[in-house]
Amino acid sequence: MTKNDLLKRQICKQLYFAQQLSSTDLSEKIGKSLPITIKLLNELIQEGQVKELGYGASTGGRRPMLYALEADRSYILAVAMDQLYTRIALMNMSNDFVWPAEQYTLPLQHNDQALQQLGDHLEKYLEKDPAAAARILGIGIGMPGFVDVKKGVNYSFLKTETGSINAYLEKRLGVPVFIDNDSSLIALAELRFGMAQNVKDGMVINISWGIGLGMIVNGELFRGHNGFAGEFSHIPLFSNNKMCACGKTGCLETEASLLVISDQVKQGLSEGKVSSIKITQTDTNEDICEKVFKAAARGDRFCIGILSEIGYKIGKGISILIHLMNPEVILLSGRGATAGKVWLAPVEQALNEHCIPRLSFNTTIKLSNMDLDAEMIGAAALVMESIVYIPTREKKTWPAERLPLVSEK
Amino acid sequence: MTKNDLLKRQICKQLYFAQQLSSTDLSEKIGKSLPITIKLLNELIQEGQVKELGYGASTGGRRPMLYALEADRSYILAVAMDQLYTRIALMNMSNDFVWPAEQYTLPLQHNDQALQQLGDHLEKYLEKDPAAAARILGIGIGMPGFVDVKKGVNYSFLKTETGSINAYLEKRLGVPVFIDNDSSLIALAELRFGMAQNVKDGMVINISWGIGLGMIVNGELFRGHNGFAGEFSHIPLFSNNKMCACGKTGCLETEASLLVISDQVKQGLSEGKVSSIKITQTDTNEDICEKVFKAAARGDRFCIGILSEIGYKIGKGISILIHLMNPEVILLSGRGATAGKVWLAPVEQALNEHCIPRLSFNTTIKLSNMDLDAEMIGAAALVMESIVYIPTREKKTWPAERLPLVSEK
DNA sequence: ATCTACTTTTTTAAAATTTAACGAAGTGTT
DNA sequence: AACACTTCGTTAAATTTTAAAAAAGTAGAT
Repeated sequence: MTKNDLLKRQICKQLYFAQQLSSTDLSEKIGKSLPITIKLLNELIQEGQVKELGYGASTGGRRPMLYALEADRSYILAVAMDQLYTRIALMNMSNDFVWPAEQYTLPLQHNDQALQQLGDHLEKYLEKDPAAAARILGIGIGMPGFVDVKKGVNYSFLKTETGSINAYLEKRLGVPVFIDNDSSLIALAELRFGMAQNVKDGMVINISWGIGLGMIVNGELFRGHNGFAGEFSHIPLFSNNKMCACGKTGCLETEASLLVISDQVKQGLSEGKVSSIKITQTDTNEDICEKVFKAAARGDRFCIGILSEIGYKIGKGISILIHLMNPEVILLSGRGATAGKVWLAPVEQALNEHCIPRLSFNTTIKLSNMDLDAEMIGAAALVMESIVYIPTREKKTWPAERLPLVSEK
Repeated sequence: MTKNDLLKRQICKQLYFAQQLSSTDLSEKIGKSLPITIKLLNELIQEGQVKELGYGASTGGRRPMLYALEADRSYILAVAMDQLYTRIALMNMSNDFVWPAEQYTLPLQHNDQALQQLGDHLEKYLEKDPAAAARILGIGIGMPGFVDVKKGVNYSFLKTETGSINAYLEKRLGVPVFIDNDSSLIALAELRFGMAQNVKDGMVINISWGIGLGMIVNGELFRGHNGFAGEFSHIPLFSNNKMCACGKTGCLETEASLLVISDQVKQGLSEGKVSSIKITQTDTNEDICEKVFKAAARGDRFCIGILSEIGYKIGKGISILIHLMNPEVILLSGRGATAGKVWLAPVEQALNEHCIPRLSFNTTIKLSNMDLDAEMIGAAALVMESIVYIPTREKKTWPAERLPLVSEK
């Protein structure tokens, strides 16, 4: 791969994240001069990867020509896994779903076949349309657990005999593969396309079956020395003697998570607490949480009470984050954020009690407006972020033929 | 200031931090080609700022010429403040003390005159030798409290009527001034010259009258959105109802700090606990801690017990840091670190109990080998780190004439 | 309404920088 | 001691950047 090809990938990356840019903007973003940038842009247009979008609004002078990616020249396969389900979607350069997302049951716990099954699902998903599959630049996968991004290993799930998850899937599918922790990808989605855009120091809380954390430091995702940074769920915050899945007691997770909500609802209703919601034996934890969120939005006291208590405890954890990181934004995101504004008051209340005012004063708590697709958008973004760095790779037999993002020589 | 002058400052900065470098090393560090680097080096030698050091050892080929700064061409004024005392020292480019450090009594609390008094001391210190003073590149000051580095304001102490601490002192002394939090500067000293050299992700704990924290992220000091990051002392870690100076309860500081050690010693001895140490009415907290450290090193059970208990609590706080930041190194530094290895066992014990093993396994706890000068070395490093970015400034009348680091046009 | 002064974008030509090739200086193995 | 291989430093060719100028607009004043 020549130096110019690398720069072209940089341009494509920038256009992907910004949707549209002028030549001046691009020149600044890739750190090259305008003559070079324009030369490369013209080559990319010749190759059919980039298109001119027409003239943009003037900012007090000559109007700039805007450039954008050809949305359907290249695709990304985005995968979002949780402990039970795996969702797969094919996305284009405009973050649209080319095919609708499909959900498969794929339990990760105590499952030696998980990685193989994931490979099966991916192959089957792509077999539908080899022509489209051939345009895939890479596969991005978000998953729970301790993920070492560099090594391509997950120490909690999807264990591999030898080598990395990436290597296994790349061999089967012939396309570059990138994996990361689910909370990190949600943070990445928020950083690039959501409410954390242009944030330099921010914390994205993933309210889910645990309380995940994706950290934004200096405008980039922060992963720590081994990629394990942001293990928010298991900080020793309470003296409650409640046993956590991790083997310790007092973890934030034992007192705050969607699982705890579900448990408390069952407990409360069985004790005869008054509420507008009803749950049946067949309701999953997912169903119960859905009901609680809706009821809370309607004003159901019982549900609001439960969410408030959980929110306060999350807020206590956040106060630690604020003391240590002094972030400009705390963004509540993930499955639980769909409950909406109910979280804000109890979290702020906890900050008032546990934060030095000067610190909490400089941090704003926000609520994500992304839905459950955040993780998949993050997975796609991971591919586009990472793909710039990968070296030329030997050609694989499957899929039939892959269209390179830039001409490889 | 021309572009070349900026590059020359970069070269000087690199030489300051590395002591000596070959032209190839320098070329890589400043990101410029060898021909340019060598041209600039020759200019710097002409100007008398840099000297050739002779040929270095071969690494399998031709031996490289090594370059170093002329140690006494330029000086830095380093200042380390705590709540009671302020130490000042003039340092050269080899981190040697040109004049011995001097200590002044300068209480910060409830002292409206503090900033003015600091200015008086600095002026008096420099009046001794105007010729040397004229060589000062900048003044670096470490101080406790909430320091906003960018604005040059300390929200806890040294309040200014209008404008910044920097502006006030620069006006009086005619030299660029840089301020930062004391714990940040200790971390900077460890990062550039101490045991955190080349560390990408590390936490430097400043065991002092509170428990400070300087964070190293991506190989640079991390300050957060407003410069307040690392407020370790006041995270809500205990449910102890002990009132903290910050107004809240349960802060780490209420259970662990040198002040707590001093209190516990007094309490224990008055209760008749057996120990080899004796304290008198005139002993300051500083004196008591000194005695405790020495006694613990001798094997005094009482003192070891106190330090162990405090160490365990600091360790509990560190376990939170490890969960969130996944650092490669935790470095115990600051005044309290002089107690030595006594800290290690209780800290490790706390990690065993409060950390997920995979996380603590990847982090090593180290003990600083820097003495109390760390903060001043950090203050000097701050000046050298920052001075590259400052624009040309109008000439000041005092001191007589300042030799610029590179020729300003 | 139109002229003038000031912006910003894009192109072109001059200046500066980088790259690459080569000679110099050393190491280590046969 | 010769040969292969390494790194360092210099010179000349190739590329990139910078700066100047042209092109295309905006906005305010007459």
